[in-house]
Amino acid sequence: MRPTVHDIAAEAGVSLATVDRVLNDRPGVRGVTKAKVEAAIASLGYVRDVAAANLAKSRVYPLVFILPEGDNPFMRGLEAEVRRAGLHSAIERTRLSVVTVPAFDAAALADAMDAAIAEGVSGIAAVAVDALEVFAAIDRAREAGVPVVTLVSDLSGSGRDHFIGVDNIAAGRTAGSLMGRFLGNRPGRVAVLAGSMRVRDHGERLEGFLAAMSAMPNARAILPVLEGQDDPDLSFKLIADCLAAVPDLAGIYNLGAGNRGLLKALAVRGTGLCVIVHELTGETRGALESGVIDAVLNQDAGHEVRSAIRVLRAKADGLSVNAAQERIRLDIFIKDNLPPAGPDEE
Amino acid sequence: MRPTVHDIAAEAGVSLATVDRVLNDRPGVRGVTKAKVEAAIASLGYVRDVAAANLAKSRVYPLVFILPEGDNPFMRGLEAEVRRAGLHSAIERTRLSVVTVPAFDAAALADAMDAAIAEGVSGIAAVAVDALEVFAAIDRAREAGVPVVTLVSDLSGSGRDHFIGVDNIAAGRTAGSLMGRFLGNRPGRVAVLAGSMRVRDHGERLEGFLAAMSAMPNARAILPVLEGQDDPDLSFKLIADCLAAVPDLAGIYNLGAGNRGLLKALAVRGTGLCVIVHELTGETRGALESGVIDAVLNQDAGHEVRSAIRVLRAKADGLSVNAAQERIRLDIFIKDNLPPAGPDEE
DNA sequence: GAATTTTTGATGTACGTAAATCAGAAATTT
DNA sequence: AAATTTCTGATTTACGTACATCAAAAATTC
Repeated sequence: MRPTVHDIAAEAGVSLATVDRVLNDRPGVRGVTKAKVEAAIASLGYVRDVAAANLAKSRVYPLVFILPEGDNPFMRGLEAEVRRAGLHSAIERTRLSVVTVPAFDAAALADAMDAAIAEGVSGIAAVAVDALEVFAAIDRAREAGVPVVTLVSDLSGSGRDHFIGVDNIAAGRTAGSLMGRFLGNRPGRVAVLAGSMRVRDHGERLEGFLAAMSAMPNARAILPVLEGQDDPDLSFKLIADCLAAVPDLAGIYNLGAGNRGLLKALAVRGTGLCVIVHELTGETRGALESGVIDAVLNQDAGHEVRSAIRVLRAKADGLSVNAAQERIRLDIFIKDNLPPAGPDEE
Repeated sequence: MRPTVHDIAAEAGVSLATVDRVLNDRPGVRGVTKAKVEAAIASLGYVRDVAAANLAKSRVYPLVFILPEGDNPFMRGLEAEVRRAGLHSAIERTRLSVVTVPAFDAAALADAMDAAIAEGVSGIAAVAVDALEVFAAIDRAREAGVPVVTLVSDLSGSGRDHFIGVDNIAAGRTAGSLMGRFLGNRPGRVAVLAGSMRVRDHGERLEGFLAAMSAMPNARAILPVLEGQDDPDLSFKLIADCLAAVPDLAGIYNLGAGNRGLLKALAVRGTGLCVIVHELTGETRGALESGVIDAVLNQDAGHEVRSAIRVLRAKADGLSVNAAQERIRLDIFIKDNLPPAGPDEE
């Protein structure tokens, strides 16, 4: 049987009320008495029964997800996963909400965070934009005792409690390595399509990709990065132009969104190319199955959302997180290991 | 605010005691009254507060993991993960235990399951052996109301409640596809090392591998399967002989355990080969980093254990499981996306 | 040493559910 | 219609913790 507060009181030779004061950091306990109680807690190995405590407090955890607006399929998938998790959230005493802000807009993100803090949420999960306003907002959250996790794109160096997403340098490296191996000794140059270098994840992926490509036994020229702003139309134009201008194009790596434009351009001309993209959606799944795309690198939105919830709750309760469980893995999908289509793929 | 039993009682116009009788299937409620209560439950959307219920029942969930004995690193890793999960299990009112039985021994497995049922456990997770005794034992568990999940190797067609592990046909297909792409137009034959065809997972992997290899554009001869019984010494001998006898060997796929023997044989002679194996351990990680192995297919033992616990608890409570969350993914590791070494790799 | 402040104990209620008891009401049988 | 059986209601205790109140004890100050 697990020890309870009663056992601690008996062990420490104090009353239940005193144990309660120590446990919940209430005033009016002498140093020596506090030490006695803490010794009893340690010696008995007491751990607070969070379920019972939450019951007594009738506590709920309001959590906010702040996501970029727009038709980025991955972000919309993330939003869908939050809503799906919300269906079961009552059971876990969690109340989830989603706030969307213009993409790449640091001020809007900071405002949304401040609003959440003012509302008294128990935790914030946000796709971070790399800007000073955001750093400052995170600091304000921290001062208010509101845990913050960054989603998908990290902001290491800030006061965020945790990052939930893949190692984007490794993701880029993986793409480069696969591209090199799949191309083998075939000749030709390689194009890279990105969204914007103003989010860290894109920069990191590029860095990893270039490193892996240059480490390959047979060197291969890489064209200047195309910035498609995660916009399908712009991406289409950039890729179409590239296909026309570069007759010896051997491969394309899209490290951002805008797959729709890329696929549209490839539908016109585009066989024999090695194509590697990010994020498994209905479209990329189809292209993988039909052989237009060779590999899809993916981060599971459902896992990320559930991980964010677990981490924020743990932080809100002052508990530790299981790092191994919360590591978000980079999925490599080829035609042969596609999972059954889930509801989150549009 | 979520509705409580009191709200149902008021809505249905009955007493708390009657609501309790309906909710917990206790006798002494007329059909009409029961229907009234159930209507109230449905209309209010009542969901039992499991935390409060467990508190009231002071319920614990004793769960048993039945794993094969021996020095199979993956199985030992699984055991380690169960023990690790056990450290935190008190918090979740779960009590975990591990029972080991001789590998591939159906009778021993069935006996262990019967013992667990007799002890009154809340759930059983077992690495299934494909035999009639095991089918029968699963049926007995089902009759006793004890949920059973199969781990790693499935037993579809039996009464097991859930399978926790990867799609092994897809795993084999993935290995075949990667092998074909990595080899490109390089000539040479390919060897396959297996443990035993008496466990379903090995058979399924082989099936997928052969299918993917034969679907490749350039056909490639595959040598007869070597059965190493998951034994390092036997595996070493088989591979060493093969290396000596087949001068044009281009690739090796080890779909079972016994990686230690394979690596030992490769250390003697073995560069330029494409090697794909299963299960990330300290050894396979090192071989991946040094370039001896090209890819490692993995199933995360920690995820499997946590998934088994979640599923068994849900089944014990008669709740539904989130299929998307419980799908175990096949990880593809190449040198570039290796995760930081965890404590579960020996 | 008296007055004051600080610390501690004793006790009760609450959270939402489980489970038991016993009395009373309704239905069924005779 | 009486006797019996089957339902239903009212009430209580419990689970482990949170939180509040008030009295009593101990420590501090003057």
